[in-house]
Amino acid sequence: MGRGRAVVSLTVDLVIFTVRAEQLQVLLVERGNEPFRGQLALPGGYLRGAETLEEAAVRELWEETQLDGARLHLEQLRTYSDPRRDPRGRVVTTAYLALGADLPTPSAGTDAKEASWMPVRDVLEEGFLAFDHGVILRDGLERARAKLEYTSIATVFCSEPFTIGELRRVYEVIWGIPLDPSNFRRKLTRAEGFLEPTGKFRTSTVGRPAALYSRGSAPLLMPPFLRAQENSLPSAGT
Amino acid sequence: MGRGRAVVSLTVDLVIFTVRAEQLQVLLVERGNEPFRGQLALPGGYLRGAETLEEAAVRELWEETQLDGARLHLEQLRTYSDPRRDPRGRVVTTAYLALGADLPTPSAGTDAKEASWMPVRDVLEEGFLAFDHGVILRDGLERARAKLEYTSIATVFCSEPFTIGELRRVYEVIWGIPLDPSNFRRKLTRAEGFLEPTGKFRTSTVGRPAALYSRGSAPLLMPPFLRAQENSLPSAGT
DNA sequence: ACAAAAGTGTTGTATGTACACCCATGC
DNA sequence: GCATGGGTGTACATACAACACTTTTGT
Repeated sequence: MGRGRAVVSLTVDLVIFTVRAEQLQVLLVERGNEPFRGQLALPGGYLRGAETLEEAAVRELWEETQLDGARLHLEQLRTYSDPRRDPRGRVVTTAYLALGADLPTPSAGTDAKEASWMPVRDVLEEGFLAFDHGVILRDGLERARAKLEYTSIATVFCSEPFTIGELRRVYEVIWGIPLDPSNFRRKLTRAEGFLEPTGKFRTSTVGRPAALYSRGSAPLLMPPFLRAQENSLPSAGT
Repeated sequence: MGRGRAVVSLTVDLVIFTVRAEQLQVLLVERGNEPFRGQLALPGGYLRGAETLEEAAVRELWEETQLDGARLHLEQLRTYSDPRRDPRGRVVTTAYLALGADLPTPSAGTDAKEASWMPVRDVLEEGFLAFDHGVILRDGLERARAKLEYTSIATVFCSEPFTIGELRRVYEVIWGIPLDPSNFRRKLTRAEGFLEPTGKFRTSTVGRPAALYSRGSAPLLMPPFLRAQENSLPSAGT
C-alpha cells in the first residue's frame, strides 16, 4: 500500500494583491539563495508541523512582509505539484490569494528579505518570476478578476470608509476597462447588502462630496456584475 | 530555514459525481483498514514519486474504480491540511472533482475494494463518511452546482449524443429545482458554442422525437444561467 | 465662472419568466 | 384518441447601456 509513496516537502506561496497608484500591484521578494538567486518570487515558505496551510500562509505573510493576515482577505488558490517545478527536489506548493487595501509599505520590515510592491502588468511575462510563480500569479489574477464579477470582494481593496468612486476605480484597474459611473453606482447601491451607508461624506477632494460607505454583509453579488468577455490578461494596468 | 519543517504525506481524494436514476450519485469505497474500518470514504491514495497530483488522481481513478480518466471531466477542488484530519499522522490531501456520464457500473472491477454509487443526498450528513470526507463532498457539490451556472460543464453528465431534455434533467437533479422546458431550451440553443446539432433524432421514447446534440466548444456560458439563491444543500435529489 | 466629480433621469434594447399553444410519436 | 414529452410564440416585467442633465464642491 505504501509502495512508491512520494517523499515531498510542502510549502505555501502567496499572491498578495493591492491597488495603489491606480495600478494592480503584487508583493514580491527577491531571492537570496540559489536557485533563482536574485530573481523575484512570490513570498512563501515551508509548512510546519502542527499548522494548517492557512495558518502557514498567515504566518509567512507576517514573517516575510509584516502584513497582518486579519486585515486581508485570504483564500486558497490552488496546489501545484509538477515534480520538476523546484530543481532542488520534490516540493509541492499550495498557493494562497491575499487581497487588501493599500497598506503602509511593508518592505521596511526587519526581516532578511526585501519585499516590494510591483505593478502586475510589469511582471506578467513568462519566465520573469522564479519557479512556476508566473503561472501562479496568472492564476491568482484570473481568480481575482472573476471574483469581482459575482462577489463583493472588490471592497477589500478599499480602506473603510470608502466612496463609490474609489470602489469603481478598483474594478477599472483590475479589469482594465472603463466603467460608466452612473450605471456602476446604481448597480452597487441597489445590490442588497453590498454597501452600508455611513451617512458621512468625503469632502477633502475636488468636486461634490461623495457619500462614504462601509462593506455590507452580503458575500455574493446577485445578479452578477459582468465584464465583457474581455479576457486579455496583459491589460491589468491603468 | 528548515526549522520546524513538517513531515507530511500527500494523498489525493476523488469526488466522483454522475447522474443516474434521476439522482446525483457519488462513488464511494468501503474502508478495509483502521481507522474508520467498514465506513464509507472517497476513493483516493498516496501520491507517488514522479507524478503530479493530477496524474495520481487519474491513476487512483483507474485502480480503485476502473474508470477511465480520459472520459471524465477532472479538476482540482481544494487541498485539506488540518493536522488532525487523519488520526495516523500528518496527511495532507488534495481533492479532485470528477464528473461523468452514467457509465457501466465500475464496482464489478478486479480490485480489492468495493466501489459503489450512492445518492449524494443519502451521504451528506455530517460524520457519515470517514475522515473529513463529508466536508470535501460538500465542497465538491457546491463547486459542481456553481459551475453549472456559468460553464457548459453539465454536458459531461450526458453521454453523447444527448437531447436537451436529458441535459435539463441534469440541471434539475443537481440544483434540486424544476426548470421551465421552453425557456431552458431557448437559453441553451442560443448560447454560442454550447450545443452542436447532429441533425439526428432520438425516437426510442414516448413523445415527439428529440433532436440530438453533442457538446460544443465554448467552455463558458455567457450570460450565465443562474439558479435562484436556492442554496439549500440537502435538496440534491429528485 | 469653471472644472471636476457625485448623483439623478430617461430611453431603447436585451433578457428572463410565465404560460398558452402546436407537433410528433407510442400506446 | 390520448398521454407524453418536444418545440414555438407571445406578453409582461426587469435589467442593462448609453448618455443628457443637475448638484456641490475647490480653485
